Order: sequence, then C-alpha cells, then structure tokens
Amino acid sequence: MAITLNDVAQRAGVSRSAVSRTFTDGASVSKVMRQKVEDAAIELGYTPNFLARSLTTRSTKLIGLVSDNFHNPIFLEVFDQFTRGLQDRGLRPLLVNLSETYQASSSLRMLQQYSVDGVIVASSTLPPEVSEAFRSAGIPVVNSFGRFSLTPKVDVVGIDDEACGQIAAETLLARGYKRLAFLGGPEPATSTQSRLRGFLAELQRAGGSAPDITFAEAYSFEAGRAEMQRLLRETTPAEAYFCGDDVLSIGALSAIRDHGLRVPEDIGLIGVNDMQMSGWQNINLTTIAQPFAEIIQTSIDVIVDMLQAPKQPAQARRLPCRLVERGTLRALP
Amino acid sequence: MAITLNDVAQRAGVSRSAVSRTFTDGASVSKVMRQKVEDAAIELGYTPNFLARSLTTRSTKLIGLVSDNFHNPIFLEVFDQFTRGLQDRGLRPLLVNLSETYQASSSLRMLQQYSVDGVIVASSTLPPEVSEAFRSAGIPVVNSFGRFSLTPKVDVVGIDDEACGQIAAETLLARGYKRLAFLGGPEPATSTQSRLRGFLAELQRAGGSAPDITFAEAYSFEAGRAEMQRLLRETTPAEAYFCGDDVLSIGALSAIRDHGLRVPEDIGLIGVNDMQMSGWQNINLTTIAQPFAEIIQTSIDVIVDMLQAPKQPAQARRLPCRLVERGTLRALP
DNA sequence: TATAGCTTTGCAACCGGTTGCAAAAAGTTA
DNA sequence: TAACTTTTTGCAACCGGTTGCAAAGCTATA
Repeated sequence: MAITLNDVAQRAGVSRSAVSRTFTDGASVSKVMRQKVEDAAIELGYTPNFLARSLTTRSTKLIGLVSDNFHNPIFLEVFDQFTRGLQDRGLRPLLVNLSETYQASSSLRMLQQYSVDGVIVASSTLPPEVSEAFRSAGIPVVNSFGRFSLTPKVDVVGIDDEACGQIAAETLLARGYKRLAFLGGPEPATSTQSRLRGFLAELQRAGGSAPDITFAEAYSFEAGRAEMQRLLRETTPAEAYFCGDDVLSIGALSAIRDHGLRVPEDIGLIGVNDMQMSGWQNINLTTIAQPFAEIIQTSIDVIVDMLQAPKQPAQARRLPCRLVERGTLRALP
Repeated sequence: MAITLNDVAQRAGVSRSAVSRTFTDGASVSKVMRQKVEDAAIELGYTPNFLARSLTTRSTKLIGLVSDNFHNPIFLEVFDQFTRGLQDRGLRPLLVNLSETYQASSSLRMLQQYSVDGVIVASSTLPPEVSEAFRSAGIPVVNSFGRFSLTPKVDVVGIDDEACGQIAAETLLARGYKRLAFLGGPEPATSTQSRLRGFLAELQRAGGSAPDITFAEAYSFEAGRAEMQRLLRETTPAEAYFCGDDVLSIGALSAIRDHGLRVPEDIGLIGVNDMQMSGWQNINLTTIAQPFAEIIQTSIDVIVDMLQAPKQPAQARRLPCRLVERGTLRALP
C-alpha cells in the first residue's frame, strides 16, 4: 500500500542506502543522486516512515504529555502552548489522560512501549512518584507545575508558591484589609501548604493578625462556591480571602453575591493563576498570575536539553508570579 | 539499554519466535513455554516495543487527534472525553494543534510518517478539505463536530444545526418573545448558516417576524461582548438573542449588564453548547446542549469500525440537541 | 507399537528503515 | 598520465519485532 524506500530506490535505479541518505540530513549524497532520488520520491509520493527509522536511530520525537487536569479551564491554555511549543521543535505530543480509571503505572509501561523520547508531566496535583517512575525507568522527564524542592528527584518547573502567598498577604495588607482569610485548594496538596506558609509568614512579619484558614475540596467552581457558602452561613466572613486559584475564586465570588454581599465593597477576593476568563469583564478578578508561557517554554527547553545530554542532576526551577490588579479588591488608600 | 526480545529469548533458553508468540494473543504456545518466557520477561523487566511490532503488524494504535480549537473552554471537556475514550480502547491520541502557524498539509505528512491508524478531526471550523486529505491519503478519518451533508466525502459526526436553530426559535416564541435576533458565530462557517436557516424557517412557519441578523468575529467572549456592545450602541436591542455558542453568549451577557440592562427581564439570551461553565450560578445560561459525550463516543466507534473494515462509504451522522433551561430567558407564560 | 493428526517450536525471511565498511568514482597534485 | 585524496555509492548487517513454513513433539487411534 504505502510507498517505501525500496519503491523509490527501484524507481530511481539506485540503492536503498542512497534513498535513505537523501532523507537524512548530514549524510553524503551528490547533487545528481539527490536529484534523481527526490524526483522519484515526489513522483511516488514517498515520505519516510518515522517509526521504522526510530528503530535504528533510537529517537521517535514522541513526547508523552501526561496530565490529570482536564477540568480546570486553565489547562486548555496549557495544552495549547505545550502542543505548539513541541510542534515548533519537531516533537509530537502523545497525550495521556491520567484520570482515576487509568493507572499511572500502566501509563509508564505504555509510554515505554512507544519509546517516547521524553515525558512531560503537567500537573500540580499528581504525586512526585509519578514523575520519578519515569526517571528511574531512564526516560527523560520534567514535571511542569510541580512543587519546588531543594533536592528534587526529578526536574521541576513551577512557581514559587511561598512567594505567591507572600504577594497575596502584601497586597491585602497594603489595601488596608485587617481580618484576612485563606481559602485554600485541597488541603493535602503541598502547593496549598506552601502558599499558606508564605501567606502566614508575611502576615507575621508585617504584624497582621492571624487569618482564618479553610480549604476547598478541589480546584473547582463548585468547591469554591460550596466552601464560601459554608463560611457565610457558619462564620462571620473575613474582610478579604486569598483563594487557592481562580476557578475557586469565581465559585466563591458567586456565593458571596448570591448571599447579597458585594465584591469588593463588602468582601475582597484574590486568586491565583490569571486564567483568561479572570479577565472577562463580568468576572474581573484580581489575581496572582502564574507565568504559564515561561513555565511551558522552560519545561520544553529542559526536555530538549535532556534529549541531547541525558542524566544531568535534577533541578527544580521556580519562576516568579506577579500581581494582576482588577476589580475584586478595594483600591489602594 | 532497553530489554529486547532477544534478551528474553536467551535468558529463557528459547527461540525469539517463542517470546514473540507469548506476547501476541491468539498465538500458539504451550503452558510450560509461556511460563518460562514470562518468568524471564518479568525477571528482566521486558515489555515489547510497539513500534517495532507495528512494522509487521501494520497497526500502531496511534490515532491523530487534530483540532484547531484550543481557546473555547468546551474543548477541554472534549479532549478529556476523547483521550479517555481512546485509552479505554487501547488507542493512543497523538495530538495535533492546527493553529495558523502549523499547516494542515504538513500535519497530514506528519501523521503519515507516524503511521497513525486513523485520524479524528475535532473541529467545527476547519474546512472539510482537511479531513478529506486524510481520506484520500487512505487514512481512516472522522470529522467530529463537522457539518452535516447528504453526500459527505468523509465520515462526520455532529449535531443537526438546522434543528438547533429550530429549537431556538420554538423556545423563544413559546416564551412570548416577539422581536428576535440572531447573533451568530463567524459568518462564513456553515454551522452558523445552518443554524440561521433552521431559525428562520421555524420563525416563518410559526408566523414570527423576521429577526435582526448579525455575526460575531469569532467564538469568543471578546467577540460576543464586542458585537453586543455595538448592537446596544447602534441599534434598538431585540427582546431576545439566539447566540452562536455559550462563550459568545457570556460575552453578550456581560455587555448587556454593563449597559445597565437586565437579563432576562430586559433582554433574553439563549446559547448553544451547554458547557460546564454555563451551569455556574453566576452565569446560569439557558442554552441548547450539544450531546458531546455521544458525539465523541460515536466518533470513536466510527474510527474503530474503520480500523476493522476500511473504506465503507462515508456517512454523516446527526445527533439531536436538547434545550437546557436556566435563567437567561423569561419563564413560559 | 505403528500411524495419523494435531500442537508446538525454531528457522529464516521480512517489516522499513540506518549505517559501518570497503569498493568505485571523482577530484588533486605533480 | 600516474599516484594519491577525497567523496560518493552499494553491500550487508542490524534495529526489535512478526509470521509462513516445515520439522519435531504429542496425543489418540487402530
């Protein structure tokens, strides 16, 4: 069915090697030979088979892109940028959806079977063991949006969660808020814990009073809304909430407004992520932006470097966040 | 580096074929042979190389998943379901982002080079030529969310756009709206045109008056907002708008509210899609739901069937939409 | 126990490429 | 033109598997 090297060789009246060399850059072929081969190839509509090639070259240009986050709208932007970035470098994303029905271990075996050149684990919630399994199987791996560590077992590119908490505290204090609260993402997540730590540290440093601390069940609208509803029902609300992420904030926002209170007049909110939707005028959320583009670009750079020179010591990179001021906090005095 | 068939054969003291047969179902191996091989395989940590296998079996289990829609939040749900559905059937999605920088033709060549078993084009906006190119290259292809045709060149699974327009008209008329308007997606898209056709036909049938007709630049919040702002500025607004999709509706909604008007009291809105966000309480959009799960499931079924029995005549499937009533239309009288 | 029939196994060729090596061709220099 | 380099080319082995075929091993039957 498909046209192969042999067909082209025969057609052009040359050896198989000649054809192969024409399609491998850096190989030695004379002008006239190249011409003959290319003519035949075009005539037959030949394209080399990458997978057959990979058997000898040991490079498939396939990159496993594994994630468990197919619900937070921010990840559509993430996938967009990853796929484009990889494509631009001639790499192909093999997408793995690590939902509960699909075991992490079987994804390792699967990606091994497809001889992926590397793996990008794009998730802030998957346990580090997932990434580590790839590394110990000898597959280059980078954990995007992973947690920072001074002694990482795997390359990590993420944000500085503590600094993020610190920015939140600074921002809220600067606007004169006194009774603050932390409405975190899932409690066990270390990103949640790190942000809380940075938040508390800055409050203490600046002499602010201790905040209320609660956690939502998940990074989702419903979870944010439910937790805020509970808070409004069962507690005296704080003046301002530092929320685990934007989608959580939007859930909280809807609960507050439904409860008849106004944002930012009665309650202030600040999120994390700066997803596209947060800039929509009907949401207009003040938030701490993650540098998505840089994280993704860096992750790809790291993987590409590993393809050339494998097994450097693992390194964790922290990229800075920045405040994006919109309409859910009162103005600076 | 990696463990191969040879290593296992040697370890187990059997022929290469024996090992191969142990790992191909339906092949003939005795119990004791299987035991020997499996022991050796486990000992060495062997997994067969799918790509080498594909060379002879002519099946990679790779499915190209190509889309150009990495901005509409609905597509995260789409990717989620596609990846899971494919995984469940042992297929692997090779993701292709067909943004403008990446030519459709080069994606065909690329997917050919990787010998994908089939291709799913998940897009309502890509021209049919994209899918057709795959088919004429002999690659099984299905166009999900594509436009219906009585004589399709390619298998299509989508919604009945005309029926969708009809539902919108019926719904608005039933609620007593008189001055209706159509705020479509990009004008050239045939889905837009079909919905408009269905909308107009039903209005005419029911004796409604002719609606205002305008189009947004894209399926995006900004485009919906901009177009609605223009309408509010330059025209007398209609009583209710049938919008091209949900994200467009949300943009329009924000423009209306910013303009000091209320929804649904002053202006009614109905969208298309029923994305998750449309159910959020702070949006609460009345909309016409696309049966995403069914479209995706059917698309996968179609592709899987084609893998078994290639080259049936192409068929276009239309799945029904249904109204989801929320809060952006006034109640039934 | 000999024979027929079925199952299991190994050999060797093949899938579609790449690549080391040596022979052939082309280009230099004297 | 001869001798020496350098470049180009084809051969054959290899990448990691599968598979048709025939030989070997078993089981069942007479």
